[in-house]
Amino acid sequence: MAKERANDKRERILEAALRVFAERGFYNAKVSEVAKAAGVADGTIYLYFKNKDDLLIQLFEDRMDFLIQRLSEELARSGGTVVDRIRRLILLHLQIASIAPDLAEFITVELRQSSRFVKEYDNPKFSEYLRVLRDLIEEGQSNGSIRSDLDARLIVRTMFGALDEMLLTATLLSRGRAVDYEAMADAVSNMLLGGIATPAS
Amino acid sequence: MAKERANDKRERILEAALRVFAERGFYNAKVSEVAKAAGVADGTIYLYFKNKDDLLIQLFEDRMDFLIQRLSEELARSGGTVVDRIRRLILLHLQIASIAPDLAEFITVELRQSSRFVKEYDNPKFSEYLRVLRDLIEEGQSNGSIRSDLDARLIVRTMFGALDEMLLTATLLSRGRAVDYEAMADAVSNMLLGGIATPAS
DNA sequence: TTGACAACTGAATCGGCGTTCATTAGGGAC
DNA sequence: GTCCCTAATGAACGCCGATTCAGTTGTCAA
Repeated sequence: MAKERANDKRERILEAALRVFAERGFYNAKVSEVAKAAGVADGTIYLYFKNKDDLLIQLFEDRMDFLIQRLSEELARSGGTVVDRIRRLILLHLQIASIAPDLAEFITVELRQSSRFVKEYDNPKFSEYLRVLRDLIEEGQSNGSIRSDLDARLIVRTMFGALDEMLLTATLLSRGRAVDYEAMADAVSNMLLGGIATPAS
Repeated sequence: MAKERANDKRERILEAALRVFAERGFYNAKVSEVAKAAGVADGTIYLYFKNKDDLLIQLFEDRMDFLIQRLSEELARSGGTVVDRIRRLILLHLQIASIAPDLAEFITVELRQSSRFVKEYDNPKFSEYLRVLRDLIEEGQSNGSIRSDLDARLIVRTMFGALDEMLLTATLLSRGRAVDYEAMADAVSNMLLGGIATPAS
């Protein structure tokens, strides 16, 4: 039971941290706030995490694992052409705002910071997430459905930037009104796949 | 002279703050570090800025003004078609990494944070920067050179996200090696204008 | 020369918060 | 019932850094 309860508590702390960090930002959040939100004593947090930075990193890795898992599974499940799967990936990314708003906020706002200023941490999970997209792009370049005159890494970076910004926008929008993620994903997909210029006549 | 010296000092503090914030991040930077970098006493900073947050905001607005100015002027100067000007805008954005690396780092990393957590600040300068791009897109949609089946705001957001991410990448790259901004801008432009899918046969 | 004023200084203050650790609670073994 | 061990507690500690302000410097006017 010790083990079970322990995992329970660790997860409760992570959940609380996500809520608090999303709400107030990592640097403005107090450890005591996370403790209160998790329903544990301040000191308890230090039984599961080395310090506040460590809490941030473990939270990040844990949640990224979840997202990577979800993305891989859904893409594998859905199948279809490379383009179909790219469209699906875009939808799945934007839907983070819907299935886990706090996570969306956390990722879009804290990601750059955390990878830059929490020392000795070069963010392997983030690379892993990008890798899923990269594999897709390269597959498309191999079979001719994706342009080969563009470097795959450049495509991935550019697309990720676009998706991340749209996720941020979606997160902010979803505070007020219902968002049609399918429509938004379709629009973004059409734009990234087809470009913004009108086809040369 | 009071006025002249004052502006001098204010600008020196802003320059120092930019360097220090870019290097260590806003929350990890100490006011005393900014003071030392500017060659003034700690207290002097409070003669020009209400507090540390205010320093961040004023720095942001000041530098954004510079970027908006630069962008508008260069676009007006260069002329050409809408597509030409979009290509130029993309190059100009990426070149921030070259002409002002600290500024590039500051903007790419701190922008989201600052707009979110420094309360009572909804970031009008950022909107102004986006507006330059938006005007261009709408002009293109009017004259038929840009697709009209996509919402201009969506295009702008998506493009900004892509550019911002590429600017971040360029900034990190430029630490080590020389970067060919023209080539990078061409690639990003080709991708955004033409899309990543191969033209339907 | 002196007085007044503004600009500037930087050591001292003071509040906040991350972290610790002496203490308590719980629960299994015997 | 008693012992023991682990998990948990939360008040107290100590540090750090933003901000203040009493004092200094420099400048101009009279």
